[in-house]
Amino acid sequence: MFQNEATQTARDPGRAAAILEAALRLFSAQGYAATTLAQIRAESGASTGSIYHFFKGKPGIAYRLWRQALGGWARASGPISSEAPAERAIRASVGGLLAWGSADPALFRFLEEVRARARCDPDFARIKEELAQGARASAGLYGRWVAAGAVQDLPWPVARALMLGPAYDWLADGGGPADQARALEDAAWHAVARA
Amino acid sequence: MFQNEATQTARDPGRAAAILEAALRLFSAQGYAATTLAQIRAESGASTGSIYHFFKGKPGIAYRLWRQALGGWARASGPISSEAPAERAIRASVGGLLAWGSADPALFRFLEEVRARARCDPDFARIKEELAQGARASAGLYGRWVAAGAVQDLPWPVARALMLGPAYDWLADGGGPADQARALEDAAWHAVARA
DNA sequence: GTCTATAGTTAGATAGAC
DNA sequence: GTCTATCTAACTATAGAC
Repeated sequence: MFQNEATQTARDPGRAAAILEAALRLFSAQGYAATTLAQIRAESGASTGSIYHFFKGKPGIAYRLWRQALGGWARASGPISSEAPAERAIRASVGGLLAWGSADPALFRFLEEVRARARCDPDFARIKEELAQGARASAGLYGRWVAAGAVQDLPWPVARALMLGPAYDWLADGGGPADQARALEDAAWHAVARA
Repeated sequence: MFQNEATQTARDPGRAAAILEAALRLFSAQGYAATTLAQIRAESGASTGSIYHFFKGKPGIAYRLWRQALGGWARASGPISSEAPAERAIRASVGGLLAWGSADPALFRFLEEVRARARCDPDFARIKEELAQGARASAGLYGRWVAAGAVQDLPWPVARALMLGPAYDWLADGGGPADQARALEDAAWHAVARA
């Protein structure tokens, strides 16, 4: 307030968002490493200066998009209490991934790439940490379901692979109709459910 | 023959292979796009000239590594006749992937990246074609199993996701002990087997 | 077959005007 | 907050001696 309109020539409503959208289009089409700031500039209409004003370079853009992706998945999964029964939680999580990934394939593809490259790319150091934290939390939750006798006693890497592996693979391949997604959600539950 | 030793100062036994090995180490650690020829030069000890003598730049190296990967997987799966029973073929294929991927994690990680980026990266145009060909062949084979009543009547993308998705996910996460691999092979078969 | 040298581009990042 | 101009570094690929 008390600010002259002339001193604030153009405003951000759109600028930062446009940069994110342009970057996502490029990341999902060519991959993160192969995308240059020059391309983001051209695709978004923003200038170098604006990009560095809003983000800490390419890694900063990637981090924000990654948070967007996690948020989208979580929203599509709905609220999952940590005391929810195993079947409800697993179906919500896998179903949420399938629904969100189908609705926003570009962001899903970016999530996939980040997951693969976070292991080593220093640009993703912070993401790597948060990813490991999430994995520990999930493993703990699964362990409690095992103790409660709700699911098979599988090592977490195996359980995770059985539940999420097919969904990731199907989405990475381009997804498909909703009934296929439903079949994958069913399969995810039955793969770990107590026989 | 009839060739003076002096005219052939040093020989390839090692040169081309060293380049491939160095490139694979770097690709699997940093990703294809993030790896530069300068790094391959330093890691392999070869010079720019040698690299371009044996390969058509970075894409040429990638293609050769990709063929190596397919060969390794196929060898680990053993001979699979197209008339083999569904269970035998599926167990061999998935088990082969798990065994080979566990034994050569770097090459597996590279295979994963190629699969993800072949869709768009022009460097992988040839790989993309051959990948599509392989997918058509697999889908046809699965269709014959369906007709024979050996497996569930699932769309190929779903069947593929159920059989290979968990294996890919587990290997991408770093793999694990052999009994976990065996559990995944079992699950792959039961996920598509006729109930 | 292997090398060095270098051409020709393009990368990410900063400075400073407006 | 947005821009242009520019720096420095690094890239891929080729040329040509040995």
